[in-house]
Amino acid sequence: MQKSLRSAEHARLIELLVAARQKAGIRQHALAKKLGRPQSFIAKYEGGERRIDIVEFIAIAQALSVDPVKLFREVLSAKARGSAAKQPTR
Amino acid sequence: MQKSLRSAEHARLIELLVAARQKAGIRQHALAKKLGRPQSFIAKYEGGERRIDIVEFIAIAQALSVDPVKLFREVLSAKARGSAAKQPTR
DNA sequence: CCCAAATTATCCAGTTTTGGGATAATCCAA
DNA sequence: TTGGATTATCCCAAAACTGGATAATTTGGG
Repeated sequence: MQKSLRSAEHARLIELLVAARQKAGIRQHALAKKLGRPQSFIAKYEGGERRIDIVEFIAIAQALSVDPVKLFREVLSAKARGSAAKQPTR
Repeated sequence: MQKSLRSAEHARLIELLVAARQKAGIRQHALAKKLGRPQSFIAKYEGGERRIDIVEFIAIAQALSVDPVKLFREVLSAKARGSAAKQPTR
């Protein structure tokens, strides 16, 4: 099997998710609870040890009270550009 | 371990991806080639035997010449409503 | 209808990833 | 320091992935 985890793009996605959680001022434990998962679940994906599929991504965004589409757009632009996080659409 | 594959939402996501490929008139083999993967890769996820993460979702959408954000929106609305695919925003 | 090419689904077996409770680190304010 | 809060790791069986090979299904002539 080839490892697909921990690609540069995946790393950027993680950055965005962590940033989103922090901006929302929510702890891993609290987010985990909202998602009906153990805290280690959050620690795992934020630590890049676990991938996140579409359905989970949506659930996470909503649990963070963030618009999934907006967050998705950020992932996209992060992918398009070399790296860097959100950019004020300028 | 508990099975996490094959949820109702995941099934809807798949429907959308299959529909997108067919609308694009592309075969599994061709799509696979664009993604640098074997045909079985496509067959697997279209058959619901494999999950798709964010990065892959974007790559697939682009390989199908579909706007990732648009496709993502469809997934979202499909999730919001009971099921059904795209709805003309009416 | 028949056949063959095209397309998609399944098999297999070896590898990688995941789940989640427990526990170990870290952080941080008092 | 101290200890509660927060996050990272461990463990390891179960589950998911891989991709080439092969089987099954579909499609379009003739």
